[in-house]
Parts: sequence; structure tokens; C-alpha cells
Amino acid sequence: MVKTIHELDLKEACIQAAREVIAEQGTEGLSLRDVARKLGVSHQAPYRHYPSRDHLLAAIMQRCFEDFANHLDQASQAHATDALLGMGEAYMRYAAQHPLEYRLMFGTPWPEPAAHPELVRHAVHAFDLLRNHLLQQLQQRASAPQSDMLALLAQAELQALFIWSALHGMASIQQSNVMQHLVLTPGVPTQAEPYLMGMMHTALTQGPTQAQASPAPSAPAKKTNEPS
Amino acid sequence: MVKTIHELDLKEACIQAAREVIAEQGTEGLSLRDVARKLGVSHQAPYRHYPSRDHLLAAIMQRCFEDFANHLDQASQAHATDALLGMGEAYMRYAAQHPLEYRLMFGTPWPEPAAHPELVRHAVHAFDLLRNHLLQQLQQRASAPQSDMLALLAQAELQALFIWSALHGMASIQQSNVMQHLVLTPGVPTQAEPYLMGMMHTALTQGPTQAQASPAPSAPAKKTNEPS
DNA sequence: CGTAAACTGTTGACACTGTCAACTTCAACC
DNA sequence: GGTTGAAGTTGACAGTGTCAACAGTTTACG
Repeated sequence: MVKTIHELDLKEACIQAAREVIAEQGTEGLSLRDVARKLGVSHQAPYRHYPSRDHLLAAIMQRCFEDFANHLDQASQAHATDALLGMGEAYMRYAAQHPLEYRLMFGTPWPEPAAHPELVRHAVHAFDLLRNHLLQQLQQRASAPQSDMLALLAQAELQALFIWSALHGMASIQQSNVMQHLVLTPGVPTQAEPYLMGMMHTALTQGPTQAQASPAPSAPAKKTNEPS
Repeated sequence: MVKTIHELDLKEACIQAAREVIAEQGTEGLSLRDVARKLGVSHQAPYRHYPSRDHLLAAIMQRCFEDFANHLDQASQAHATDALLGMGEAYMRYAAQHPLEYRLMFGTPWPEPAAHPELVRHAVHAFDLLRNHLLQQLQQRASAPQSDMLALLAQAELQALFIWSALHGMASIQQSNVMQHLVLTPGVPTQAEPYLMGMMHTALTQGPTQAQASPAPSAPAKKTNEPS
């Protein structure tokens, strides 16, 4: 039995084969024995490189996060006039073009988080891209040169979480089959995404209003940023 | 062998037992044989009432959607001053208190959508609650009595999708273990949710701005609503 | 009433999965 | 040359969803 299959080492080939399976059948349909068959090796061969199925999954998720971060970074640099809008569109584009990878990253219950520190590092990096960009933008607009650096950072993080929430929420909803059954007014499904972008833009330039109601009082009504 | 277990019929008992398993071990850990053992019946007994594991899952999801819709409806009525804010808080509260049920509804790849029309009906109902409330609110604010009913509906749907996206996104992120590893500025995690509510409020009262950029032109820049 | 059908539940099997344990190569190194 | 360690193979075990054939009970109907 010729074994011309491992041009690259098995460890790498496993990831590649597994990603193909995932792109076809989704995360749930992935089985170690399947990738082994696909590579023409015994069902225990992958087990020699990954201690468990979850470890292989973690490795794949890590790759996806790398790709995703690169995708975002590239787009923000290409879209010079409004890098933020560029990142937002890139985010949605990635989710639309790689639905199963996206679901793998953000929709799958993670394997024990402590056991895969590398995975966490790569996942956090994608978020940092967004946060740093927002921080930089806030610093440019801030009138005083060093106006409470920590407050600016917190501001950027809140904005980043808001943006991420809105984008992820819409991407997630568009993928879930629920959307197709909603019986919406004709133009709405295609308008939803640009509308969301517009709403985000409004909120980001105006800042929050009438925040708290019943829950914990926490801080005494954080000052909002008002550029111009 | 006494069979005192079926006070209710097995069909109902299955759902109840399965929900317990899900609340303990998550959706992935659910097995028909497990609920059968838990009920003291043979492994094929549940199979007599549900054609497959997916059908049982669909039945449970349906229940969850009922509970969820009731939760939202109750909250919106209780919070008379600002029903919309009430629904938003209720949404986040439900997600926080029933994380696994929430994940089951919105984070699990659905079984064949066409095979479970009842499920779709109940899922859509929760969305309709939000949409109808927004429509009613828009109608109250509209100056002209019948100012293009269809446009108002579309407006309500866009707003509903925006709200849903933001809420679902934040809920989903808070559950994903990623949030815990982000190393945020101290106050931020607790401020994130009220901040999001404030941003949503701003966007809803102001309307979208600077929507389109590069993608499809589509409609000629829909007019935004500007109350007052 | 009696019989047949329908429903509900049981047992046994099959293919499939992840994972453990023991076995074979086989190259590298002192 | 013998030892060691890694890489890969085979075989087994428990667990799963699902199919098929069987048994008990309830219901329907002539």
C-alpha cells in the first residue's frame, strides 16, 4: 500500500482534511475516523498527534481565528477612508462566505478553555485588532493629549464590545435558519445589513443615552464621548 | 418491576427528563438512551414517541421558545414606562439565567427546518412580539394617520432585526468563554450591557446615518425616521 | 362477547463513534 | 550492535442512534 499521501506530515494533513470535512458537513459531522480514512491511514494514526478529538478541533479553531484576523486586518487597511466600516463589512463577508468556520469559532461550545491556551491567544487577537483601532481613533479625536488614558481604553473596549455584539448578532441570525422563515417585508432582508451599519455609525458618533433603569447602579453615569 | 414513573405519559416525561439532562450537560451530552435510563424504561421506549433524536430536540426547542416568548411578553407588560427597555432586559436576563436553553434555541444547528413546522411557528412568534411592539410604537409617533403602512412595517422590521442582533450578539458573547479571557479594563464587563442598551436607545431615536459604502446600491437610500 | 387491529414497550442486533492497550516497524544515537 | 523513542497498526471496549422482530395491553368493531 503506497503512502504517497503524506507529502506534509500527518499532523498538518489532519487539519487540512478535517477542515474539508467541516466545510462540507459541519462541526458535528466531524469524526477522527473519517479524516483517517480520508488520508488512507488507520483510525489511530491521528491519535498519535492529537491527544483527543477536542485537541484537533482546537487546532482547527486556532487556524480559523488566524485566517479571520488576517481577513479583518487586510480589509481595515484596504478601506482607508473609513477603516471601521471596512472591518465591519469584512466581518460580515467572512461570516457569509465561511459559515461553517464562523460557526466553529463562535457558535460551538469550546473545549475546556484552560487546556488550550494557544487557542485563546489567537481568539483574543482578533478582538484586539478592533479594540486597538478604536482606541487609536479615540486618541486622535481627544482634544487633550493625554486625557485619562485609562478612560479612553475603557471607552474603546465598550465600543468594541458593542460593535462586536451587533455584528456577531446579525451574522449569527443570518446563518440560523430562523431568518428564512420570518416572512419579512420584501426589501427588508437585503436592507438589514446596511441598516445595521448605519445604526452603529449613529450610536458610535452620538454615544449612549438613557442607559440605566432598574438593575445595579454601578458607576455614576459614565460621561459619553461627543466628538466635534 | 414497578413502573410508577409514568405519572404523565412517557411523551411528556421524555421532554422533562431531556431538559434536565440538557440543563446539566448541555445539548451535546443529550442521548436518548440516557433519558430512557433516567425514566427507567428501555432504550427504545422514547423512540416510540419521537421518530428520531432530532424530533425530540425539536420538541424541546419548541418548549423553550414558548417559555422565552412568555418571559418577554410578561416583562414588556410589567415595565410599563419603557416596554422596549423592559423586553431588552428580559432578553438578557433569560439568556443569563438559562444559558443552555438559550444556546439550544439560538446556538444549535437546527434539524431539518422543513420537517418541524411547529418549531418554526413558535420561534417566529417570539420575533413577532418584538416586531409588533415596535410597529405599534411607530404608529403612535407617526404624524399622518395612515402614512404608508407598508413602510412603517418595514421600518419596524429593520428596527427589530437591529435590536435582536445587538441583544443576541451580546448574550452570545457573554456565554462564549471568550469574554472571560479578554483582559478588559476593570469596570467594563459590568458596564457593557447598560452601555449597549444606551447605544441602542440612541440609534433607535436618531435613525441610521451614512449607511452604504461599496456594496450593492439596492434601493435609493431609504428615508430614515426622525421623530419629534 | 370475541376477535383483530392499533398502540406501547422490550429485547437483540448493526454500524458507527472516541478512546485505551498492546504490537510492529524503523530510524537515530551512544 | 543494542537501546530507545516515535509513528503507525490492529484489536478491543463502552457508548451512541437506529432498525427489526417480538410481547402485552388497550381499543374498535362485527
